[in-house]
Amino acid sequence: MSEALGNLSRKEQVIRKAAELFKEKGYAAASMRDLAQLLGIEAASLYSHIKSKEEILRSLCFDMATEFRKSLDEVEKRNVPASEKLRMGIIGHIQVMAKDLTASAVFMNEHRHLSEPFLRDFLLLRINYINRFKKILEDGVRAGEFKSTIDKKLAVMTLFSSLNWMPMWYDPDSAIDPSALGYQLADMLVNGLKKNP
Amino acid sequence: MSEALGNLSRKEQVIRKAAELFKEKGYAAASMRDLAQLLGIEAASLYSHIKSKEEILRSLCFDMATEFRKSLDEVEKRNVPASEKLRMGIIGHIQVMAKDLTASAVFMNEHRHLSEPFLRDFLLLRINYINRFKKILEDGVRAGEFKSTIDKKLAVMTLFSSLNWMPMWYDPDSAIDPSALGYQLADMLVNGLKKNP
DNA sequence: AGCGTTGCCTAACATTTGTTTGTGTTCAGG
DNA sequence: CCTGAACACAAACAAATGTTAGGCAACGCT
Repeated sequence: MSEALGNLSRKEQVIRKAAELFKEKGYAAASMRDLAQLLGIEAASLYSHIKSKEEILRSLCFDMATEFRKSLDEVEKRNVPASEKLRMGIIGHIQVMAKDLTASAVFMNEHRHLSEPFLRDFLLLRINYINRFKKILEDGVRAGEFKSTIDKKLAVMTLFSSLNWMPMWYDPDSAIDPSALGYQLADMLVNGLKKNP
Repeated sequence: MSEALGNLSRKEQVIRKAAELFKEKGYAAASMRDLAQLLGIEAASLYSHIKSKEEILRSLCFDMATEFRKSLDEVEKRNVPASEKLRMGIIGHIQVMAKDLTASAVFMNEHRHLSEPFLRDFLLLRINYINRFKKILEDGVRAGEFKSTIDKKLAVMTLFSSLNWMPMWYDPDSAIDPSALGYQLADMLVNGLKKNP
């Protein structure tokens, strides 16, 4: 079995194209025949490379989840104030997304089509990731860096909403590059739109 | 034809349940038989009330679009600073959503399944609405109320991301009520998370 | 009493869905 | 040259899809 690169090449090609299709039409509305046509082959031929339609979704979702976790791991190691940690977390999250905007879009919009027990596993990973951000926020409030007036759930959910929709509208060829985007987004959420007098 | 109320009653019932189903499973993955079962009838019976599956989606999407437009109409009439207009726009948007969280979720997640020419029409309404917010933002920058350092497209898209995901996580029975939610969300986006010294 | 409307049913339809089976071809490595 | 893997195909499958046709029962209205 020469899976090392042999599989990767063609299988990964299938998964990539699938990601594009899933992003565009949604998982449920995207048929295997659509996908096959995009690759210039017959639908049945897909099954030489993948076990099922859902396996594709699974690998897309869980691979992204791993990347997000790794990014946050790095941030948590640092010994910096909470507001700085938050900024770094946001920037990291954006960078992970920017590395694969298509997979990111699928990750956040189509994960609900995972079947059990994979859906449960996925949601656990997700809530864990969110809670780690929430903890940073709470640390920041305790340290007097953040307002205590804002509901913490609201704050963290707003944060993720802003982040997670980025793949839907961001154009990688646009004027603003991913790292600048991360910085500006972090600034906007931490400092707000208002001019500081 | 006594459409005035006769239709409304049962047809509206069908559409409401459909909205719940579409929100939960997504439009494409939700079958007419699922919907029928939820209503305790057979799938074929649905067609006494509606013309097609997509007609349901259409009425959900365009009814919400109308509500959003009306809300922003009111805000634009007011003669207040841009930052205040933005705050009012955000609060209005939240309130429209809070009035029907289910339809709101469908509106933003499932509109892509509209067929032409309805999709085109919908997207035009949407971009128009966004541009009106963008204009408020630009007025605010010109008036020196908002930072000029932040990319305007980024700002407005982040704004809508935060708003539009609300129906996905907001629990109407939670501690924070919709109007407080609107206020806090507006404050967070305009003033940021950081404590003002 | 008779009428039209409303609401639902059963039966059926053509299509599309994900997937399986079996077969053929191409090509690199021993 | 032979073997086996990688890749693709055509044909078929059962199941699920949105939708139509025709009919039956109950109700309010004149």
